[in-house]
Amino acid sequence: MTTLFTQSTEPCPMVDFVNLVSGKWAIPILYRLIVVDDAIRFGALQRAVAPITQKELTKQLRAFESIGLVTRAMYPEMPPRVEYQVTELGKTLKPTLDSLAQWMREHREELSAPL
Amino acid sequence: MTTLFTQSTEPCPMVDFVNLVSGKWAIPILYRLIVVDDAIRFGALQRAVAPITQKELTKQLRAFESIGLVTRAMYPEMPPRVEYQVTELGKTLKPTLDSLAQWMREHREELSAPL
DNA sequence: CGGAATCCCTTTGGATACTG
DNA sequence: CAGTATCCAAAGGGATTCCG
Repeated sequence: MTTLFTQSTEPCPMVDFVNLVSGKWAIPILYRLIVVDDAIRFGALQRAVAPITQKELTKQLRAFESIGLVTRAMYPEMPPRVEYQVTELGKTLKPTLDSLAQWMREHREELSAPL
Repeated sequence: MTTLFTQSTEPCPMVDFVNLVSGKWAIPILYRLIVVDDAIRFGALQRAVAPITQKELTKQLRAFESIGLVTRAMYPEMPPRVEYQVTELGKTLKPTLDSLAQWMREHREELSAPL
């Protein structure tokens, strides 16, 4: 028998996930980095996830960096070069996101209207 | 060789997906309906996805209904009873969302700060 | 080149009150 | 019970400008 003070419910994984990767471009960016599976320059990434703005791309990358999903490498050259790369932790999301992408491709037609 | 007019890039599945199930509560609601795998009353669903507001729950359910992921059944009784249930199409998302939930549970600790 | 900063409009979503 | 309607604050996010 549980008491009033027993916390039997774990935090909802889905709520946590949404809080983790929120924002219109979060998943597209992360998945792109995962698929590329190599260091990629800021500019190249922006073109790959077009038409994202610099501001949004920067914000999301900072967020991913702060939780350990992405690394950032700055090369103090002229002109400056900055490369981003998914971490090993980030790569563990690959099967899940592959599945998501595949689902979307398979059911795009089937879904009523919106797309 | 592609020309300037050849559209070789398919629409990004991830962008489509995010547009499809956007919003703070979308995935938690849908996953709950999938896990329950049965008709569930509005009130019960709200309690299950607490602390969501009536307004948000209604909005999301309408959205899911409109794209064919969820069905709505109204019973004109007193008091009114309305039941929601995931469709067969919605159920096809189960493996993917299971994977997502599992990933979150496995890596909750590992992720820096935010949670 | 890769931002940071600013401006500003749009969207989201919480709280509350009301209704059939 | 299951909404709908309203109000309002906060967040999202695009466009633009400036900078090392």
